Amino acid sequence: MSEVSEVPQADWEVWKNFMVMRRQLERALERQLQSDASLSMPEHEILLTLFRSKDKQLRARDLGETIAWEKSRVSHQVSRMEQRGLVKRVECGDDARGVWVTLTPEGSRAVLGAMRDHTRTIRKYFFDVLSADELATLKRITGNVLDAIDPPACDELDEKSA
Amino acid sequence: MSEVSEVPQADWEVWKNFMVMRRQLERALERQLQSDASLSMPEHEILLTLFRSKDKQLRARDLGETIAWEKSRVSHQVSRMEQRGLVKRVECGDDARGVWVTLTPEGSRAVLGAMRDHTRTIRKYFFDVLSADELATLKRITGNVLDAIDPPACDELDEKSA
DNA sequence: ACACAATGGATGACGTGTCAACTTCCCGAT
DNA sequence: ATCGGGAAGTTGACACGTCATCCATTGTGT
Repeated sequence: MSEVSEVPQADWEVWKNFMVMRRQLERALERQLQSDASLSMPEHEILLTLFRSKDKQLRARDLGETIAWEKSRVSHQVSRMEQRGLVKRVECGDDARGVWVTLTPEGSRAVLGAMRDHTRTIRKYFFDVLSADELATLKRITGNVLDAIDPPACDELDEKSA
Repeated sequence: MSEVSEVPQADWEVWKNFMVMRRQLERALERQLQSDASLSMPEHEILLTLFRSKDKQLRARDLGETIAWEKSRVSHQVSRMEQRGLVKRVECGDDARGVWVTLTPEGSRAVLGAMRDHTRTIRKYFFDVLSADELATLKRITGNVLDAIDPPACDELDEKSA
Protein backbone atom coordinates (compact mmCIF):
# COMPACT_ATOMS: atom_id res chain seq x y z
CA MET A 1 0.00 0.00 0.00
CA SER A 2 2.50 2.60 1.14
CA GLU A 3 5.59 2.24 -0.96
CA VAL A 4 8.85 4.01 -0.34
CA SER A 5 8.76 5.40 -3.84
CA GLU A 6 5.56 7.27 -3.03
CA VAL A 7 7.53 9.71 -0.90
CA PRO A 8 9.63 12.03 -3.05
CA GLN A 9 13.24 12.56 -2.19
CA ALA A 10 12.64 16.25 -1.51
CA ASP A 11 10.06 15.35 1.11
CA TRP A 12 12.46 12.99 2.82
CA GLU A 13 14.85 15.87 3.15
CA VAL A 14 12.19 17.84 4.97
CA TRP A 15 11.62 14.93 7.30
CA LYS A 16 15.29 14.47 7.96
CA ASN A 17 15.88 18.14 8.59
CA PHE A 18 12.87 18.30 10.81
CA MET A 19 14.25 15.49 12.93
CA VAL A 20 17.64 17.18 13.15
CA MET A 21 16.02 20.48 14.09
CA ARG A 22 13.93 18.81 16.74
CA ARG A 23 17.05 17.44 18.33
CA GLN A 24 19.28 20.49 18.01
CA LEU A 25 16.59 22.71 19.46
CA GLU A 26 16.22 20.48 22.46
CA ARG A 27 19.96 20.36 23.00
CA ALA A 28 20.30 24.11 22.71
CA LEU A 29 17.60 24.66 25.31
CA GLU A 30 19.11 22.03 27.53
CA ARG A 31 22.51 23.66 27.43
CA GLN A 32 21.16 27.12 28.12
CA LEU A 33 19.09 25.96 31.05
CA GLN A 34 21.98 24.03 32.48
CA SER A 35 24.47 26.86 32.27
CA ASP A 36 22.13 29.69 33.28
CA ALA A 37 20.09 27.98 35.96
CA SER A 38 21.69 24.60 36.66
CA LEU A 39 18.48 22.89 35.72
CA SER A 40 17.70 20.16 33.22
CA MET A 41 14.66 20.46 31.01
CA PRO A 42 12.75 17.75 32.86
CA GLU A 43 13.50 19.49 36.14
CA HIS A 44 12.44 22.81 34.72
CA GLU A 45 9.23 21.39 33.30
CA ILE A 46 8.22 19.96 36.65
CA LEU A 47 9.10 23.13 38.54
CA LEU A 48 7.29 25.39 36.11
CA THR A 49 4.17 23.25 36.17
CA LEU A 50 4.08 23.24 39.95
CA PHE A 51 4.82 26.93 40.05
CA ARG A 52 1.80 27.74 37.97
CA SER A 53 -0.62 25.57 39.89
CA LYS A 54 -2.76 26.32 42.89
CA ASP A 55 -0.81 26.31 46.16
CA LYS A 56 2.35 25.40 44.22
CA GLN A 57 1.51 21.74 44.36
CA LEU A 58 -0.13 18.99 42.37
CA ARG A 59 -0.93 15.35 42.80
CA ALA A 60 1.57 13.20 40.98
CA ARG A 61 -1.25 11.98 38.78
CA ASP A 62 -2.30 15.47 37.73
CA LEU A 63 1.27 16.56 37.29
CA GLY A 64 1.89 13.71 34.91
CA GLU A 65 -1.33 14.36 33.06
CA THR A 66 -0.54 18.04 32.61
CA ILE A 67 2.81 17.45 30.99
CA ALA A 68 1.95 14.13 29.36
CA TRP A 69 4.45 11.97 31.23
CA GLU A 70 3.98 8.40 32.33
CA LYS A 71 3.51 7.83 36.00
CA SER A 72 6.77 5.96 36.44
CA ARG A 73 8.67 8.76 34.81
CA VAL A 74 7.07 11.24 37.14
CA SER A 75 7.94 9.09 40.11
CA HIS A 76 11.59 8.70 39.13
CA GLN A 77 11.99 12.37 38.33
CA VAL A 78 10.34 13.49 41.55
CA SER A 79 12.65 11.17 43.49
CA ARG A 80 15.72 12.72 41.93
CA MET A 81 14.43 16.23 42.49
CA GLU A 82 13.47 15.47 46.06
CA GLN A 83 17.07 14.39 46.56
CA ARG A 84 18.16 17.78 45.21
CA GLY A 85 15.70 19.59 47.46
CA LEU A 86 13.68 21.13 44.64
CA VAL A 87 10.40 19.47 45.53
CA LYS A 88 9.02 17.31 48.28
CA ARG A 89 6.38 14.62 48.59
CA VAL A 90 3.46 15.06 50.97
CA GLU A 91 0.83 12.48 51.83
CA CYS A 92 -2.56 13.02 50.31
CA GLY A 93 -5.49 13.09 52.72
CA ASP A 94 -8.29 12.60 50.22
CA ASP A 95 -6.86 9.51 48.64
CA ALA A 96 -4.42 7.40 50.59
CA ARG A 97 -2.89 6.19 47.33
CA GLY A 98 -2.11 9.70 46.18
CA VAL A 99 0.89 11.94 46.67
CA TRP A 100 1.17 15.70 46.61
CA VAL A 101 4.28 16.98 44.91
CA THR A 102 5.04 20.41 46.31
CA LEU A 103 7.51 23.12 45.42
CA THR A 104 10.14 23.85 48.07
CA PRO A 105 11.42 27.40 48.55
CA GLU A 106 14.56 26.32 46.80
CA GLY A 107 12.55 24.97 43.88
CA SER A 108 10.67 28.23 43.68
CA ARG A 109 13.89 30.17 43.63
CA ALA A 110 15.29 27.96 40.92
CA VAL A 111 12.37 28.29 38.56
CA LEU A 112 12.18 32.04 39.06
CA GLY A 113 15.87 32.34 38.37
CA ALA A 114 15.54 30.37 35.18
CA MET A 115 12.58 32.21 33.75
CA ARG A 116 14.16 35.26 32.15
CA ASP A 117 16.97 33.53 30.32
CA HIS A 118 14.89 30.56 29.31
CA THR A 119 12.20 32.73 27.81
CA ARG A 120 14.79 34.74 25.99
CA THR A 121 16.30 31.60 24.54
CA ILE A 122 12.97 30.33 23.29
CA ARG A 123 12.34 33.68 21.68
CA LYS A 124 15.74 33.66 20.08
CA TYR A 125 15.52 30.19 18.57
CA PHE A 126 11.82 30.02 17.89
CA PHE A 127 9.58 33.08 17.97
CA ASP A 128 12.09 35.51 16.56
CA VAL A 129 12.70 33.43 13.45
CA LEU A 130 9.06 32.61 12.66
CA SER A 131 6.62 34.92 10.95
CA ALA A 132 3.02 35.09 12.12
CA ASP A 133 2.10 33.10 9.08
CA GLU A 134 4.65 30.39 9.75
CA LEU A 135 3.53 30.21 13.33
CA ALA A 136 -0.07 29.72 12.28
CA THR A 137 0.93 26.99 9.85
CA LEU A 138 3.02 25.28 12.48
CA LYS A 139 0.04 25.30 14.77
CA ARG A 140 -2.03 23.50 12.12
CA ILE A 141 0.80 21.06 11.50
CA THR A 142 1.22 20.09 15.14
CA GLY A 143 -2.53 19.65 15.42
CA ASN A 144 -2.64 17.37 12.41
CA VAL A 145 0.28 15.25 13.55
CA LEU A 146 -1.03 14.91 17.09
CA ASP A 147 -4.43 13.89 15.75
CA ALA A 148 -2.84 11.26 13.56
CA ILE A 149 -0.85 9.83 16.43
CA ASP A 150 -3.45 9.95 19.12
CA PRO A 151 -6.98 9.85 17.77
CA PRO A 152 -9.03 11.09 20.71
CA ALA A 153 -11.10 8.50 22.58
CA CYS A 154 -10.17 5.60 20.32
CA ASP A 155 -7.13 4.31 22.15
CA GLU A 156 -8.75 1.36 23.83
CA LEU A 157 -10.53 0.24 20.68
CA ASP A 158 -7.34 0.44 18.67
CA GLU A 159 -5.39 -1.55 21.18
CA LYS A 160 -7.99 -4.27 21.43
CA SER A 161 -8.50 -4.67 17.71
CA ALA A 162 -4.76 -4.60 17.00
CA MET B 1 15.05 43.28 26.78
CA SER B 2 13.01 40.19 26.02
CA GLU B 3 10.14 40.21 28.46
CA VAL B 4 7.70 37.42 28.98
CA SER B 5 4.86 39.74 28.14
CA GLU B 6 6.25 40.21 24.65
CA VAL B 7 5.19 36.70 23.75
CA PRO B 8 1.41 36.44 23.47
CA GLN B 9 -0.38 33.64 25.22
CA ALA B 10 -1.56 32.19 21.92
CA ASP B 11 2.03 31.89 20.75
CA TRP B 12 3.00 30.07 23.90
CA GLU B 13 0.30 27.57 23.13
CA VAL B 14 1.91 26.90 19.78
CA TRP B 15 5.26 26.39 21.47
CA LYS B 16 3.81 24.07 24.06
CA ASN B 17 1.91 22.03 21.51
CA PHE B 18 4.95 21.86 19.31
CA MET B 19 7.00 20.43 22.15
CA VAL B 20 4.31 17.88 22.92
CA MET B 21 4.04 16.89 19.28
CA ARG B 22 7.79 16.55 18.99
CA ARG B 23 7.78 14.11 21.84
CA GLN B 24 4.68 12.12 20.94
CA LEU B 25 5.92 11.66 17.41
CA GLU B 26 9.21 10.30 18.60
CA ARG B 27 7.51 7.93 21.01
CA ALA B 28 5.12 6.69 18.34
CA LEU B 29 7.99 5.93 15.99
CA GLU B 30 9.93 4.30 18.78
CA ARG B 31 7.05 2.02 19.68
CA GLN B 32 6.41 1.03 16.09
CA LEU B 33 10.05 0.18 15.46
CA GLN B 34 10.25 -1.77 18.66
CA SER B 35 7.15 -3.84 18.02
CA ASP B 36 7.62 -4.38 14.28
CA ALA B 37 11.36 -4.82 14.12
CA SER B 38 12.66 -5.06 17.69
CA LEU B 39 14.86 -2.06 17.08
CA SER B 40 15.25 1.23 18.88
CA MET B 41 15.52 4.43 16.90
CA PRO B 42 19.22 4.87 17.66
CA GLU B 43 19.85 1.30 16.54
CA HIS B 44 17.83 1.86 13.42
CA GLU B 45 19.64 5.06 12.59
CA ILE B 46 23.03 3.41 12.84
CA LEU B 47 21.97 0.40 10.81
CA LEU B 48 20.37 2.50 8.09
CA THR B 49 23.41 4.72 7.81
CA LEU B 50 25.74 1.77 7.52
CA PHE B 51 23.39 0.06 5.08
CA ARG B 52 23.53 2.99 2.70
CA SER B 53 27.28 3.36 2.78
CA LYS B 54 29.99 1.80 0.65
CA ASP B 55 30.77 -1.78 1.68
CA LYS B 56 28.20 -1.49 4.47
CA GLN B 57 30.75 0.03 6.79
CA LEU B 58 32.00 3.35 8.03
CA ARG B 59 34.68 4.59 10.35
CA ALA B 60 33.24 5.54 13.69
CA ARG B 61 34.29 9.10 13.02
CA ASP B 62 32.42 9.31 9.73
CA LEU B 63 29.42 7.53 11.12
CA GLY B 64 29.13 10.08 13.86
CA GLU B 65 29.61 12.92 11.48
CA THR B 66 26.92 11.66 9.13
CA ILE B 67 24.22 11.46 11.77
CA ALA B 68 25.50 14.33 13.91
CA TRP B 69 26.29 12.32 17.04
CA GLU B 70 29.11 12.91 19.46
CA LYS B 71 31.90 10.42 19.36
CA SER B 72 31.23 9.04 22.81
CA ARG B 73 27.62 8.44 21.93
CA VAL B 74 28.65 6.54 18.85
CA SER B 75 31.06 4.48 20.87
CA HIS B 76 28.51 3.56 23.52
CA GLN B 77 25.83 2.75 20.97
CA VAL B 78 28.16 0.63 18.87
CA SER B 79 29.18 -1.27 21.98
CA ARG B 80 25.58 -2.08 22.81
CA MET B 81 24.83 -3.09 19.25
CA GLU B 82 27.96 -5.20 19.00
CA GLN B 83 26.70 -7.04 22.06
CA ARG B 84 23.45 -7.68 20.20
CA GLY B 85 25.31 -8.84 17.10
CA LEU B 86 23.98 -6.10 14.82
CA VAL B 87 27.36 -4.59 14.00
CA LYS B 88 30.98 -5.36 14.65
CA ARG B 89 34.16 -3.39 15.08
CA VAL B 90 37.11 -4.01 12.78
CA GLU B 91 40.56 -2.55 13.11
CA CYS B 92 41.45 0.16 10.69
CA GLY B 93 44.62 -0.35 8.68
CA ASP B 94 45.09 3.21 7.48
CA ASP B 95 44.92 4.77 10.90
CA ALA B 96 45.69 2.66 13.93
CA ARG B 97 43.49 4.94 16.03
CA GLY B 98 40.48 4.36 13.79
CA VAL B 99 37.76 1.73 13.88
CA TRP B 100 35.53 0.39 11.13
CA VAL B 101 31.95 -0.21 12.17
CA THR B 102 30.53 -2.84 9.87
CA LEU B 103 27.07 -4.28 9.36
CA THR B 104 26.71 -7.95 10.25
CA PRO B 105 24.35 -10.17 8.24
CA GLU B 106 21.99 -9.99 11.17
CA GLY B 107 22.16 -6.21 11.18
CA SER B 108 21.41 -6.20 7.48
CA ARG B 109 18.42 -8.44 7.98
CA ALA B 110 17.15 -6.23 10.78
CA VAL B 111 17.27 -2.99 8.85
CA LEU B 112 15.69 -4.54 5.79
CA GLY B 113 12.94 -6.00 7.91
CA ALA B 114 12.23 -2.64 9.48
CA MET B 115 12.09 -0.62 6.32
CA ARG B 116 8.55 -1.17 5.07
CA ASP B 117 6.73 -0.64 8.33
CA HIS B 118 8.89 2.23 9.42
CA THR B 119 8.32 4.10 6.19
CA ARG B 120 4.61 3.46 6.40
CA THR B 121 4.53 4.85 9.92
CA ILE B 122 6.32 8.02 8.94
CA ARG B 123 3.87 8.47 6.10
CA LYS B 124 0.93 7.90 8.38
CA TYR B 125 1.97 10.38 11.06
CA PHE B 126 3.72 12.94 8.95
CA PHE B 127 3.40 13.03 5.16
CA ASP B 128 -0.21 11.96 5.01
CA VAL B 129 -1.39 14.75 7.29
CA LEU B 130 0.59 17.58 5.71
CA SER B 131 -0.33 19.43 2.56
CA ALA B 132 2.35 20.39 0.06
CA ASP B 133 2.03 23.91 1.30
CA GLU B 134 2.46 22.96 4.93
CA LEU B 135 5.44 20.84 4.04
CA ALA B 136 7.08 23.75 2.26
CA THR B 137 6.45 26.03 5.20
CA LEU B 138 7.83 23.46 7.60
CA LYS B 139 10.95 23.28 5.51
CA ARG B 140 11.40 27.03 5.85
CA ILE B 141 10.72 26.82 9.57
CA THR B 142 13.29 24.12 10.22
CA GLY B 143 15.81 26.06 8.20
CA ASN B 144 15.21 29.22 10.18
CA VAL B 145 15.40 27.52 13.53
CA LEU B 146 18.53 25.57 12.66
CA ASP B 147 20.10 28.75 11.37
CA ALA B 148 19.34 30.52 14.63
CA ILE B 149 20.79 27.71 16.70
CA ASP B 150 23.85 26.75 14.77
CA PRO B 151 24.57 28.38 11.40
CA PRO B 152 27.44 26.02 10.44
CA ALA B 153 25.37 22.87 11.02
CA CYS B 154 22.66 24.32 8.85
CA ASP B 155 25.13 24.87 6.04
CA GLU B 156 26.14 21.25 6.13
CA LEU B 157 22.55 20.14 5.78
CA ASP B 158 22.05 22.46 2.86
CA GLU B 159 25.07 21.06 1.11
CA LYS B 160 23.94 17.49 1.58
CA SER B 161 20.41 18.08 0.45
CA ALA B 162 21.49 20.18 -2.52
C1' DA C 1 64.69 13.50 15.01
C1' DC C 2 61.93 15.26 18.62
C1' DA C 3 58.67 17.67 21.45
C1' DC C 4 53.89 18.77 21.41
C1' DA C 5 49.34 19.62 20.01
C1' DA C 6 45.46 17.51 17.82
C1' DT C 7 42.72 13.46 16.50
C1' DG C 8 40.08 9.00 17.18
C1' DG C 9 38.18 6.46 20.25
C1' DA C 10 37.07 4.09 24.92
C1' DT C 11 35.41 4.44 29.52
C1' DG C 12 33.00 5.58 33.97
C1' DA C 13 29.74 8.27 36.23
C1' DC C 14 25.54 10.23 36.17
C1' DG C 15 20.79 11.82 34.80
C1' DT C 16 17.13 10.49 31.90
C1' DG C 17 13.12 7.49 30.03
C1' DT C 18 10.61 2.97 29.42
C1' DC C 19 8.75 -1.33 30.59
C1' DA C 20 7.06 -4.72 33.59
C1' DA C 21 6.04 -6.23 38.05
C1' DC C 22 4.45 -5.10 42.45
C1' DT C 23 1.84 -2.88 46.47
C1' DT C 24 -1.75 -0.41 48.29
C1' DC C 25 -6.00 1.58 48.06
C1' DC C 26 -10.62 2.86 46.09
C1' DC C 27 -15.06 1.69 44.39
C1' DG C 28 -18.87 -0.57 42.34
C1' DA C 29 -21.45 -4.94 41.77
C1' DT C 30 -23.31 -8.55 44.00
C1' DA D 1 -19.66 -6.95 53.72
C1' DT D 2 -16.81 -8.36 50.58
C1' DC D 3 -14.75 -9.43 46.37
C1' DG D 4 -12.54 -8.18 42.22
C1' DG D 5 -11.06 -4.89 39.00
C1' DG D 6 -9.05 -0.65 38.23
C1' DA D 7 -6.31 3.48 39.75
C1' DA D 8 -2.05 5.64 42.07
C1' DG D 9 2.64 5.14 42.92
C1' DT D 10 7.06 2.75 43.59
C1' DT D 11 10.70 -0.01 42.23
C1' DG D 12 14.35 -2.52 39.48
C1' DA D 13 16.36 -3.47 35.29
C1' DC D 14 17.85 -1.77 31.34
C1' DA D 15 18.77 1.41 27.18
C1' DC D 16 20.02 6.03 25.99
C1' DG D 17 22.91 10.49 25.99
C1' DT D 18 26.33 13.73 27.98
C1' DC D 19 30.31 15.10 30.20
C1' DA D 20 34.90 14.71 31.67
C1' DT D 21 38.81 12.05 31.44
C1' DC D 22 42.00 9.01 29.62
C1' DC D 23 45.02 6.61 26.15
C1' DA D 24 47.20 5.67 21.82
C1' DT D 25 48.33 7.42 17.55
C1' DT D 26 49.16 10.86 14.07
C1' DG D 27 50.66 15.13 12.29
C1' DT D 28 53.34 19.48 12.71
C1' DG D 29 56.88 22.77 13.49
C1' DT D 30 61.53 23.37 14.36
